[in-house]
Amino acid sequence: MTNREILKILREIAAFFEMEGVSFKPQAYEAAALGIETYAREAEEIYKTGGTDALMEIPGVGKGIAGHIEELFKKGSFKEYRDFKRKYPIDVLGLVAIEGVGPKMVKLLWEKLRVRAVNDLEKAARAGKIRALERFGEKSEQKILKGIEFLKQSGGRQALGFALAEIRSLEKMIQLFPEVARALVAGSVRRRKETIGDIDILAASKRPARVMEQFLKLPFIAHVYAKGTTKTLVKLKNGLDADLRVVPKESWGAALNYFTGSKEHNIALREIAIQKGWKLNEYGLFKGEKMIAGRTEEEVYEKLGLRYIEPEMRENMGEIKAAQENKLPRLIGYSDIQGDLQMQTDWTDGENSIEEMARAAMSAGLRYIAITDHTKSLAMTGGADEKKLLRQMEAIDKINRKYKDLKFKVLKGAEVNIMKNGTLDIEDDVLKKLDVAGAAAHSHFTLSRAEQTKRIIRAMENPNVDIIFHLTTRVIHKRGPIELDIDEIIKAARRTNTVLEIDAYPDRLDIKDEYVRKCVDAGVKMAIDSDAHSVNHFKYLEMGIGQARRGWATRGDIINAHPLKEMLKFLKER
DNA sequence: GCCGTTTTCGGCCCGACTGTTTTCAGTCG
Repeated sequence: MTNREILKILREIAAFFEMEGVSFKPQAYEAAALGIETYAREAEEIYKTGGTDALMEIPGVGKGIAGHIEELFKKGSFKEYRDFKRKYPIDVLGLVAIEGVGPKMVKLLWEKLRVRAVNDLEKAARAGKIRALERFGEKSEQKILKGIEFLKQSGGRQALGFALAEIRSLEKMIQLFPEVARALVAGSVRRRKETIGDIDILAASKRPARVMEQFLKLPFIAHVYAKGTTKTLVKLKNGLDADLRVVPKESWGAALNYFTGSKEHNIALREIAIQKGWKLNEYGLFKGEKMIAGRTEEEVYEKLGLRYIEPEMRENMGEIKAAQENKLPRLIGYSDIQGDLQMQTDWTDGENSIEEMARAAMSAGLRYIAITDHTKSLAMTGGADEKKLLRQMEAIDKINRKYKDLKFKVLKGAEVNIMKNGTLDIEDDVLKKLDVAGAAAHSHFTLSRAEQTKRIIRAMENPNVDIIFHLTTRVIHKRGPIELDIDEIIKAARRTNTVLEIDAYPDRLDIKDEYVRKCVDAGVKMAIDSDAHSVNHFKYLEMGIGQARRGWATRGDIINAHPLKEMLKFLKER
């Protein structure tokens, strides 16, 4: 049984306990589910070697839940879960995924209307049966239908990189409101998560009611869920929900901290406050009635005895301890990238010529790029064979001669295809001539974990391969990652000095933050590339930098955050 | 049910808004 299946069952149990009004157990099961979700290894694997003791190493998993998981491995189920399922034969997770529907409502819907799943609920709502229930009305019924509609059309989340430009223009508009002293988008956008479910906007103002009025007049707004004097929740025309909160200027820092999250990070901060006998909320840090910090985020962290923690690190994944011990890394900066090592041109499936890409990269502030068109086994892209690659090298030489006074360099590269058995589709004597040889898998996504791991490691062992592009091949909202033993991959990368790419394209972001952190810890170098297929895609490098920062990477960890000479020297000597 | 520089019991984050309520439970972030 996979981690994914286990955490789904744990989440179900949490919801069942909540339906029954049991205290604390819901949070305990939720915490265990989160622990498994973020655990790097498969629980079944560690159970095989270390039993329930090993399972209890997972954060949030104690004796009780470890026992349940053991039964899941042995029998596929356990008693409490079976009892709940018998009592409530319903799709509780599907139902609570609807905006505004929680466990208590699910219980009522089941008991009164025999609602088992989302389509039952939709039918009941359309038939006007919801409004007849006690404590429900016509509005609740409409709200449920809208929630179902949204869930259907968007799956609830969007890739941040695709929405970021729009979010920034919304932020700018609010900043320009005359009554607004400061405004910033907080939440998962500020933490640069891969995908976002909503936009949390924070504004400081003396006249919150006026700000809300102005906000509701903005052209982006499709629907208003809730409006108050300090908090308004709307749906934007782009399908995202936006939440605007207005606070007094004195509370700006505390509020920004609170609304940036993550929830887990905030809880940990509040616990530190409690230990000191204080209270932390979105209005400030309080000692009794007296506010002792909150004007700036820096002030809040300082008062709590912490160094300032960058938003991308706020996940309660060790950053608080590091901040206490003054051991936070100095993260790579958003303007540190000097070159881009993966892009495609009209030689294969890109939209623009080599020269157009070079010019666009220059305007994006880059000093060098590598042209990495696909290779021959990707026939549908017009992938290059050895001859075509050699021709492209000549074309690149020509462009470099043309631009030699501009201190900008186009490197010769390729996105060489990794075959099923881990060999490459380009001969070694041609690979040797490239400045940057990236290798990537584009097929055979369903190989077993062992085969897939062996395949990628074999590609890394080719001394001509510099970088593995988009290691896990996942596409957000489209397909999951290939099965890999990531620890073995990182070991092999370390041994062969192979660079692992952080592909910055918004629905790839591959490798993910958790793996970035493993690379940082193991001393494996990475490259942040746009994977641009058009001159408009260089802007996505920012998403890759965000991903690197979420994985605690410093400038030293990223080879293309260095000048060309240094970067090439690294590739040559590796 | 989990957890521990207030350790093996007694805690477990905190506040805003909605709807349908004459005082608050439920949901969300």
